[in-house]
Amino acid sequence: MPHIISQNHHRAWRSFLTAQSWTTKELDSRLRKANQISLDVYEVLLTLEEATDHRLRMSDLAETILFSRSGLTRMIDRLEEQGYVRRDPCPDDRRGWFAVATDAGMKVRHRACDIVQTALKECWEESLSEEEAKTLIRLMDRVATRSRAAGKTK
Amino acid sequence: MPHIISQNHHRAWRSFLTAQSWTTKELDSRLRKANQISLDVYEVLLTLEEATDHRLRMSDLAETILFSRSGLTRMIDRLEEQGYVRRDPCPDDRRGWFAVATDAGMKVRHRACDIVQTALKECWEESLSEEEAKTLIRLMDRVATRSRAAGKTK
DNA sequence: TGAACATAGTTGCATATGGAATCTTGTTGA
DNA sequence: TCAACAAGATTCCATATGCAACTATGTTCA
Repeated sequence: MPHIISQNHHRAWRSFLTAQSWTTKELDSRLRKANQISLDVYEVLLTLEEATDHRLRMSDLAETILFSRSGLTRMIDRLEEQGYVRRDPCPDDRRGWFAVATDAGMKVRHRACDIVQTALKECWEESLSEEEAKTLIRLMDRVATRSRAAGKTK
Repeated sequence: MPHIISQNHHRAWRSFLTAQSWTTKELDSRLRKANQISLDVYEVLLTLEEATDHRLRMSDLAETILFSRSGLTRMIDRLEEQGYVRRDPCPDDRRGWFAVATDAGMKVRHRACDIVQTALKECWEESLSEEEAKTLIRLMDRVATRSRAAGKTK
């Protein structure tokens, strides 16, 4: 194996990927069982909830959760049918739409939040001290920023 | 938002997820462009390559890379067609099969490795010191172990 | 031994995905 | 102003996914 990057960095990446896969799988499976919503839906609803007026333009939302735009269109279709999200036209730009989290959407997200937190408690909190969690936030934010930049400049 | 877990742990999880999404997306997109193989295929080939005799039972491989068994069956079908993997029957158990990385498979994986490492260099190495990478390995391995355990006991 | 149960892997089915093409609206520049 | 180009969202299409049902083999225990 050539060594363009350090062994530690490569191993860090792989450990990271493994941790991510297991936690995500566990979270998603619990969510689906208990709440009928997937982790993706949870992310969508959480992202909308945190945005101003609980709304985001379709493309901004797609960008944030890293979904293809066609994928997002259909996911919002489904969420709209279930009543968790609605579409509002954008007043400034007649091409654009806002995806808006409804009260029902936020309610189902809140219920899901318990499941997510319980799972995270088992997988994460019991693995990491407060200090380590803070360290992780710092490192991950740096990596995320760099990765996003790497994608943009290409 | 209720606080079953600490804010730091929750934020750590979300930062982590973002970092993972961006890096993975970037890696996968570069791989596909340059090499015609996806990150999933890369993982399969790397996992086989690291195993004894470059081979693993189908279910063990599925377990390791967290694929459904049906998904793996079809992925191995495709890789077999491309000549990157072959299936060997298991001598001890006539139900079982080994997925075996072929020379062609390992060659294509090695070519892909350059791409992966270059991307990781940009996204990771320039974000993290050696010490931080080592810390990350420690933390992630702990999280992975706990998550796996959490899934098993259910 | 052999009937009941468990396990390895595959296949059928319904669903979800991304990329390219499309439609509509916005912006730019001669 | 209007022709060319860009951008937001959706739809079409080919492909990939997981779950449940299935086939074939292995294991257990009365």
